[in-house]
Amino acid sequence: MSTLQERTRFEPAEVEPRIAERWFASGLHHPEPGGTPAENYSIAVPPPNVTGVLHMGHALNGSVQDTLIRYHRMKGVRTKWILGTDHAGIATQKQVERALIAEGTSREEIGREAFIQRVWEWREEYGGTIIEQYKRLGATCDYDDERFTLDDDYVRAVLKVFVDLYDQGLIYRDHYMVNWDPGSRSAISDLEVEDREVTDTLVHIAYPLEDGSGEVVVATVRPETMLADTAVAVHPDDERYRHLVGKTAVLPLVGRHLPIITDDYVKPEFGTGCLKITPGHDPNDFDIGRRHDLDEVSVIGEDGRMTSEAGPDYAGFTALEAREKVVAALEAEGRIRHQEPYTHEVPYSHRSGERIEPLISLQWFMAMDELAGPAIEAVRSGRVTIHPESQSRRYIEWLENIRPWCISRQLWWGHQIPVWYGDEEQTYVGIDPPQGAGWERDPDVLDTWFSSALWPFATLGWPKATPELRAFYPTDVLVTARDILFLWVARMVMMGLRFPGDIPFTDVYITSVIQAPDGRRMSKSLGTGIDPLDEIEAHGADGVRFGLLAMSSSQDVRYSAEKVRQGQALANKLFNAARYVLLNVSAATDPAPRPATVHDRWILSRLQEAKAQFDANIATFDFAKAALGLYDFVYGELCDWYLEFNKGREYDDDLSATMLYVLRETLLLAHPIIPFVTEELWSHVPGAEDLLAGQRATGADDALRDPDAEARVGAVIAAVTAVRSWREEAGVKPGAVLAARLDGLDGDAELAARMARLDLGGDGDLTAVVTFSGGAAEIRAGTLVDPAEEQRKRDAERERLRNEIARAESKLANEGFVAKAPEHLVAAEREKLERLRRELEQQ
RNA sequence: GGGCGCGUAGCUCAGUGGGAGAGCGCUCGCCUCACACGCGAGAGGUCGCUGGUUCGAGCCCAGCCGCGCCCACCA
Repeated sequence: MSTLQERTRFEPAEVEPRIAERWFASGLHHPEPGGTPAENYSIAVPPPNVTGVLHMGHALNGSVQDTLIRYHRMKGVRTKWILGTDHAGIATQKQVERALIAEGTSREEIGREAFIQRVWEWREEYGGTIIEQYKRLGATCDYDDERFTLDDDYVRAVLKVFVDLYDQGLIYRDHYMVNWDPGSRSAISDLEVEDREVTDTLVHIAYPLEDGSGEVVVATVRPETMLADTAVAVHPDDERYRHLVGKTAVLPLVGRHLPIITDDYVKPEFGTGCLKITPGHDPNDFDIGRRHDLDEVSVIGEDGRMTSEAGPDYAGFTALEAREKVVAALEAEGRIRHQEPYTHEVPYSHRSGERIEPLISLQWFMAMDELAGPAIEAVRSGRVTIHPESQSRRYIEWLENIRPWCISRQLWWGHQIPVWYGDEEQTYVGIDPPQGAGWERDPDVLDTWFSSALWPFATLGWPKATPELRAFYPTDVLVTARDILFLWVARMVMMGLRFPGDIPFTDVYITSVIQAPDGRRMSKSLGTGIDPLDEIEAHGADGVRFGLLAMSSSQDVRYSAEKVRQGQALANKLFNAARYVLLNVSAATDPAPRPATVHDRWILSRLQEAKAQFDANIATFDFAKAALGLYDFVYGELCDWYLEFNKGREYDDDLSATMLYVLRETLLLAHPIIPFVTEELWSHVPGAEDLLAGQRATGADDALRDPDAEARVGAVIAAVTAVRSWREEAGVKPGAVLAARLDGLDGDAELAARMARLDLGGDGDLTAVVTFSGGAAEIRAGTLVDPAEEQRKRDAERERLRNEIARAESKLANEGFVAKAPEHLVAAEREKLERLRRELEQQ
């Protein structure tokens, strides 16, 4: 207690490490499995990449999840926050590759086995960083049960899913057009592609007809792909070209004969209305090619360079170099009809930032239609609820239009595909390697999101029927960002329903994306990033948590340093309020509601309202309201009024018990949002045992609700506020006590008088009448103020009241209002009119 | 091209049919025996624009203007 006496500020930097150590040593974050998922509460953390460092998104995400976790834990529920990290194929592999290059070697040089060994070493060294950073936030994840998507058990789960889906015919291998990322030298999925606007040159090229009767002119932004053309297409209804259909064009530079075909895909109004068809290097042409059974020629290889198929003039050059050479050659032959700049959207790799090269490649795919159906139904039926609701439409629409998922990646770091090829074209698919010699394993690994899709159940031990799986699956809530709704969330629902046979979570809470204060994206490269750890250093973890929650919304928000400072201020305010209470109460008293005054009853009643609101806001995932509501209670009711009401009051046992009770309940209420300061204060509450984080918090107690006390104290507050305002305007010295009479407050007049520095016993000439809702104060301090000025103010007040009365009267004179408005509103208007008339009389 | 969302006080945002709110900033006054990261009191909004529905619109509807995001295969 002596330490409390000296410290007038809450010092997060001093307190947080001490508190965190107690939490994480206590084991309260680790539940023993037991009970049913319906009784228990669990959240699976979105596994951060092992390469990751905590960014603002994690900080928000972690604040939301920890608030939910602490809240439910304090409701007495067995609570587990499943923790782990993701191997993050491409990102991690790139990190290590970069390190190797710095050492003057490369992954190719050291070989696959040694490379993977290096990645594991790297992970050992850096992989735990983000977990430690989560602790700084106060996140009570289950640190005693940490998972990694390449743990042995997890790998077996992944392989089992692959093998099962293969056996069920949903996973297959095919030559198909994929998004080839020359940067990572791997195929990537549609979802990892982003469009960027670029300006290319649209080149019009003339292809002569074989019979010498003329030419067709096609337009392209990628002239180099003409080397792989296998047809020319026009729209079936295009009169201009009807006579060409069925004829044959001759591909310049190459000499290949191209059939002229018709396809609805062709837009007659675009370019010349003739489309060169390159099934090997354009996804649309690929589809058209498959429809018309066209040859698929590949002239660009996986290294982004022209292959031997492109011919000796071009082989070995990059696609861009080949483009220039092709255009030059065509020009030399007089085949270029026209060139113009053309701005359009072009796919880029989200991972490497390089332009996607559509290629036909032999890859593994997963058929999605059969999996999508139940996942759509789960959301439609409400078994899974997405917040905000608007996101469920996006989810459903995406699933309804889902396409096969390319799941193989040409990387080394990841789950290697469990397929072996034998000497004689046999294929073996199984979790364990095949017996005998001559088998070679498919070198590719699975898309990282394949393993992420199993996260909520693979982390709990599936496919084994572990106690953890029985106790905590399905989980309750998934908290994540919008950008991985398809990439991750939808796939978890599909896999959860398919494998453990149940939805992976009942609610999905989509967090805001936090933008830089100027509205730009927060990014390291733009220099707009704000490091949550810096913010924690500066304002404390409580401030950051409060701020992020207070900022959060159903849409994207700008980072608000003010909200963080507001949270810091709240922590400090609570700290000082608690000091005040703890340093004044009699230590021997146990906390209990023992109201002796109307304001005791009032604060107890308001506390119930605060609890009820908090519960409602958590239940609806409205974290901003929960945080700001807490702030309003602590500032606007507890500190501004209740503690002030009690100043000068004797601290008898009743008051001490009530004060301690209100303090204790406030700490319990606030703890999920601002855990550090509340835990620190808890250790000073007499009789408080163990950790606050492990205490049981109860909801609103309606027996302590007191409408009478709320009305009476509401009137006192109105009176005090009105008098203070008058004093300020009248220029009365802040400390001066003025003689006055108070009407309308009955037995509560003394309370109001003290707060407004009025002396009800004194007397003097009437100075002013201050009206407030429910009564009036007659100030009797003689000519304290300029009588003319006072008269002017009274006139102004009368004028205001008359206007208000006129307004109410006209409203009540409106037949439409009286006839059609709800009865209680009409009645309220009548009461208001009466009240205003009384106030006018008193003036 | 389709879809979603936003435009409210100087700034960041609450407010979805009955008299415009918060935090920060600003002004004024206070070191009032918890807190100057404080206390008290203020100033400051034709709620993007135009119509409509309604007794009543910041809130519902339509159109327009401005901004953002998502999805989509026009070479």
